Amino acid sequence: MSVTRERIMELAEELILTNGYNAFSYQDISSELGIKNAAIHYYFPSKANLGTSIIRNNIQRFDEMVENMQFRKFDEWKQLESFLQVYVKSNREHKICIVGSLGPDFNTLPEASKLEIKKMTEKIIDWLSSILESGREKGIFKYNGLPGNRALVILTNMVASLQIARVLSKNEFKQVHQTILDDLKP
Amino acid sequence: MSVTRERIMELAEELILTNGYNAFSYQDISSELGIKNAAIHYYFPSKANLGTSIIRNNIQRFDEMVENMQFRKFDEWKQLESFLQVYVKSNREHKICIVGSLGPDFNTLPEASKLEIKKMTEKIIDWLSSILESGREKGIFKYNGLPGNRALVILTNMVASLQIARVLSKNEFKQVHQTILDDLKP
DNA sequence: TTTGACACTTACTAATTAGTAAGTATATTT
DNA sequence: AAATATACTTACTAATTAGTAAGTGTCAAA
Repeated sequence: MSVTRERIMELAEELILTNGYNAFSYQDISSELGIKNAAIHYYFPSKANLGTSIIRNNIQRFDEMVENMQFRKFDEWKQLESFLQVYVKSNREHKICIVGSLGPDFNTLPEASKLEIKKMTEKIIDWLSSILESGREKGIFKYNGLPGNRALVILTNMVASLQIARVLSKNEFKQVHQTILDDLKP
Repeated sequence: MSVTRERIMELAEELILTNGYNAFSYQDISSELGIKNAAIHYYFPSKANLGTSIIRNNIQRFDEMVENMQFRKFDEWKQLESFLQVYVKSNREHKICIVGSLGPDFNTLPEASKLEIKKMTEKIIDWLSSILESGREKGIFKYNGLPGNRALVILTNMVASLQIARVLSKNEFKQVHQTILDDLKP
């Protein structure tokens, strides 16, 4: 794989997570990387293509994380903690998450990107629901209601606490993070 | 107050809540309202000015809502329900909320807008914390931990469930809404 | 009857946007 | 040695962006 291609994807993702899809341009990338905008078009013919590639990359990383946790035989509590660590890292880097960035811009996204961000969101909710379900059966988690509802509550906590932490720049993310864990303790 | 001015503000707000701050233009507004873009500049010299005015308007509406609920002597449960109804309405109209729209775009906003959206977010959290606190003291709510943390959890649930409902277009918002209420029942 | 404020339109500009077509240097294969 | 593929650059275009300066019609006050 080309180094330039990877640099473009990495920077474009960072720009999406800090400034949003509609606020970043090919010029932002080309000037930062010291290349011409046509070089970006060489690897990613259109902005739609670049955006969609970035989401697919995120899906792949999520899949790999889940696979790795199963391989290492993490229990449900450890799996949840590892999942939440992804958001902890985002918060540390003053980024929001990809769902929280592209979700608000959803109506303005190209169709292919819409499809992928939809897939990614469903995937996260399905996985989260499943560990919340089996974790409760084993007595690792305690909560009321359906696992799917609890998964939605936790995901929305993560997505929006990154956004609100950006606005208030205080400890909002950490407070929400801790509260999620406290609430689930048996 | 000028009708045209109000129409511009109303439409601009709708565009922010459906497409986002960086995806709407003066042209979108002028063509929809059958006026020229210079007419928008007549009322709002800059996009920064328009955006900031819209946030200030939202703050005012929030203040009026709180005032009205206190005047009508709503108990804490009723106050919370009324507050959540604002988001129920947004969801019905396929909009997200102003915090969830401008939060992700925060880094790209003009300074004055940043300040106002910060104020608005703080105001909501402070108010929510206060009714959660007094409501628990009276036995109306039941939850663990600090009122401020619970306020953050509930606000993040609302903000992001609107966003995720937009992406998945299923019942995510309603599920989260119901779970919030169930969790708080004594 | 004139003055002036109000609510715009006309006509424009400079900057930025994604995107393209054609060219070039370098390395690899035939 | 010639042909081909790779990884770009040069040079451009058409569309869109926020914003401005100067003009115009309407109405109310002086």
